[in-house]
Amino acid sequence: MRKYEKYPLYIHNSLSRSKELFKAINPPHIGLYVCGPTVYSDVHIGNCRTFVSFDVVFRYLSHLGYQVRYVRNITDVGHLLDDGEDRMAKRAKVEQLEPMEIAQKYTNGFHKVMEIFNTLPPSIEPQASGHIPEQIEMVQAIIDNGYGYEKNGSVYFNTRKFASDSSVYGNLSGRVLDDLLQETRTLKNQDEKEDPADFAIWMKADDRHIMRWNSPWSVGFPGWHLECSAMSTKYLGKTFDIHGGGSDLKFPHHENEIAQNNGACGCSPANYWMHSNMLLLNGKKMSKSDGNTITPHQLFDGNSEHISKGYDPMTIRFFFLQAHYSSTLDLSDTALQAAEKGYKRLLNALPIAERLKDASVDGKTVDEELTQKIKDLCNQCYIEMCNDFNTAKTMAVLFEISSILNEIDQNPKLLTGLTTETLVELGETYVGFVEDVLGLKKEAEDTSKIGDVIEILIQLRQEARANKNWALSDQIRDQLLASGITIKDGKDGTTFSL
RNA sequence: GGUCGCGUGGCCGAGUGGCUAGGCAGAGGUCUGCAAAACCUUGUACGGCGGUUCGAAUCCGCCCGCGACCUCCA
Repeated sequence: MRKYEKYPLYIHNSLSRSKELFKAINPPHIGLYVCGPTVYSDVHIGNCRTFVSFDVVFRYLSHLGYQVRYVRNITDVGHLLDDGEDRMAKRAKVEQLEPMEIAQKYTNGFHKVMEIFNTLPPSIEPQASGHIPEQIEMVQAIIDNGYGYEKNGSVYFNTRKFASDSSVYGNLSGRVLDDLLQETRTLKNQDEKEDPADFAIWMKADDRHIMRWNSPWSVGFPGWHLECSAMSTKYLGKTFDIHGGGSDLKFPHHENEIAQNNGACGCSPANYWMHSNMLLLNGKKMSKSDGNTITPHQLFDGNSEHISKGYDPMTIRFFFLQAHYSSTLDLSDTALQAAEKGYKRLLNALPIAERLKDASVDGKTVDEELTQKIKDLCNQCYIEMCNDFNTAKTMAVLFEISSILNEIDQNPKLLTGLTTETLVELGETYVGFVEDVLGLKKEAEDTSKIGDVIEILIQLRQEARANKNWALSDQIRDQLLASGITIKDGKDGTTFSL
């Protein structure tokens, strides 16, 4: 029996604005599509939160026994600025590089940061520019179905017709078409549209536009929302299980994505839509223009006015997961400091759990109460994660489990009251949720020679202590501390941390 | 202006119509030559005013405050 049969999963579906029992279309397979970044500059820490959130979704679905095809795209074409200039092209001009060099450069940087945050790579990571034929086909299908029209070489989606035919438009974002018309901004080629709510699915390239492809309508490029529609269809089918993305993409991006899929094939792309919420900095939206922003690397090395020191990437991951993905989260120095200690605490119990995984005891008299408590807590981890991926609550349960682990560690007598099975479950659940589901991992141990040197110093200090030479022992400890090396005297000897 | 969401103890942050969230900080303790670290124990709460209810921080209304989206955004 797979775990997902034992633990029903509930997901807050943005489409219905309520929590729904999750039913996979074709279990054990699941199609998961998440809108990836537009690679025109360094990845934003807010993006990182979103991708960490969906990384946990991917990890947990897999943990439950589903076979997940996780598609996360790279948008490298079609995403325009207000003035109609392509984001990639503009950056290429600034950096004096080919647009594809820009895409590659920032894709590489994105991957590096994702790896630092210990997110698993998606199953497929398609690039928009690599799927121009698919997008052209989709435009054609939309035209054939009467939901697209060509004007001067550009093709627009007929939003009003779609809205009146299907009553699908606006369901996700709660928009009413007529309200949209009121506040429509002045955009490029607005006069070509039959209706202000229409949006471009293919755009004719003007002379200075260097990213261009041949199409039946013009030499041009696809509209921004189209790549997700085309690529999700290609790799996950016309209708798949879960579509995710940041809440700021709900409108217009996701709404239009749904419209395009319906327009092309008559069905909506995903059964469940998940939206992760925004990361704030000191209570406010991050914004480059007013300086209220911080990059991942600044967070790591502490090089920012907003923080007092650098933070371990896993501390930041822990910090993200302490909140629910659907809530806004306020990043601040004090919050990170708290997370740092909490994260350490969670990890300190990990070696104990590791040992229990291979434990073998023969409990003469079973401690029913403790056994039940352990079973309940282990079970609770699944219940909380199945409740719309509530990582915050899951971590609270893990902290409770860590207390038991510490208790066992300090009082090995407790082991005699537990069966091997219980201990293994305890160890496997803790390690499984901390490492596999939440994706928290210990930073690589420093195995360099410095470790050996410190061990020698610790030995010398031990000798000094044995001779009650406190002056020398304290000198070793204090000077090591001054270099950032902490000496910890424990019951079973002395350890250190860098 | 329109739409949606939020307001929880010193801080961060879950959550539910009645039952301990959790983490950090604070307090007390264990350990220790002293310390640090680690671990254990522990207090404080639900923006304001009304209403529904046996009972609401949780549901409803109003008010105050904050935020997001409204064709750039994860």
